[in-house]
Amino acid sequence: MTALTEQGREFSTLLVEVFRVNGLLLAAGDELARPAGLTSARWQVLGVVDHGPSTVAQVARAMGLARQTVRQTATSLVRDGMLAYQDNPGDLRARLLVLTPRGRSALRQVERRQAAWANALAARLPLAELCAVSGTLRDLGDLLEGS
Amino acid sequence: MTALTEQGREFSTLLVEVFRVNGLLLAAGDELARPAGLTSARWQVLGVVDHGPSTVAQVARAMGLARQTVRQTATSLVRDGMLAYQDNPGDLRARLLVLTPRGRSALRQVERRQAAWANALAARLPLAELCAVSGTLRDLGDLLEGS
DNA sequence: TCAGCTTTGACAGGTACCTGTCAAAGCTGA
DNA sequence: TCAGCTTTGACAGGTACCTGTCAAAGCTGA
Repeated sequence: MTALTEQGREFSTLLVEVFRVNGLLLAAGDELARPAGLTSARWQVLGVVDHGPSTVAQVARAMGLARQTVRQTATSLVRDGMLAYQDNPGDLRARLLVLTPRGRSALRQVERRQAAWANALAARLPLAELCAVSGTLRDLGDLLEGS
Repeated sequence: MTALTEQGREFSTLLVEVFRVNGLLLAAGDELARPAGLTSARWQVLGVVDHGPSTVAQVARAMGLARQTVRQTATSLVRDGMLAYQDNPGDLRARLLVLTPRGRSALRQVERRQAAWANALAARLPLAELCAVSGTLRDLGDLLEGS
């Protein structure tokens, strides 16, 4: 029987907290996005396209998701009039996604709400702790990616 | 225009890291579970039932998931012979889930692999940092739950 | 006792992710 | 030039989560 070391036990505690906080953050994101008719996933896609017209594949790479996942979200955003397709002179296969006025306005609305929410929450945690946690999580992420 | 404060920006960095690490941990969990014919979700359910025969609703409460989500996973585990239903004398509606020998052996196999993996990873991060991160994430989780 | 609330499993249907396969477009090197 | 590899969108189908609705079982208080 392989048992957990003390470090291993503390690590397991950390796992549970990451899962919990992740779930709560996703719920908070959906909450912030809902009044604008968005979800976290839809909001993220609009955010990437806001940096400039992009193909589905480009957005997927920017977000670290599968091409097909973004395609699904983009299709629903086009259906709802928040994104539009535009011919891509550089590649006949891959049309460009562009924000419509409606998409841009929804995105701005969520961004305002998100900034106010982040500022309020962040003010209740010591800055030094925030930095320390980000750093350690980045190290952990790098370890996990390396393995 | 609501802008991000310095704290708000650092907090946003933290969000991104939590999402990244969460994704990597889920992938690692599926990896650990796959040789035993499990996924992260199936493994978690077996783990709860290992504490004693439970109804679907009890498992869902223990895991913090919707009843229907666990029902779906449990159905597939029963189909695969890892869990079995047993009549519940205490409540005619809700049969008890119990581990089959096959389910127990799959669970033990994943637990061994998981312990070795957690020990190895944890050994590469300072114990003090692990504790600090767990603590801050717990505070953040509590803040998010409170709002 | 028993009416009214709660809990439960079952069913239906939705979102956000994934992989695999295909044909067409684009690219690259001999 | 053009054969062969890569990239792309489209399609199909899978997993893990969710909510809403229903009927039956269980519980509780007057």
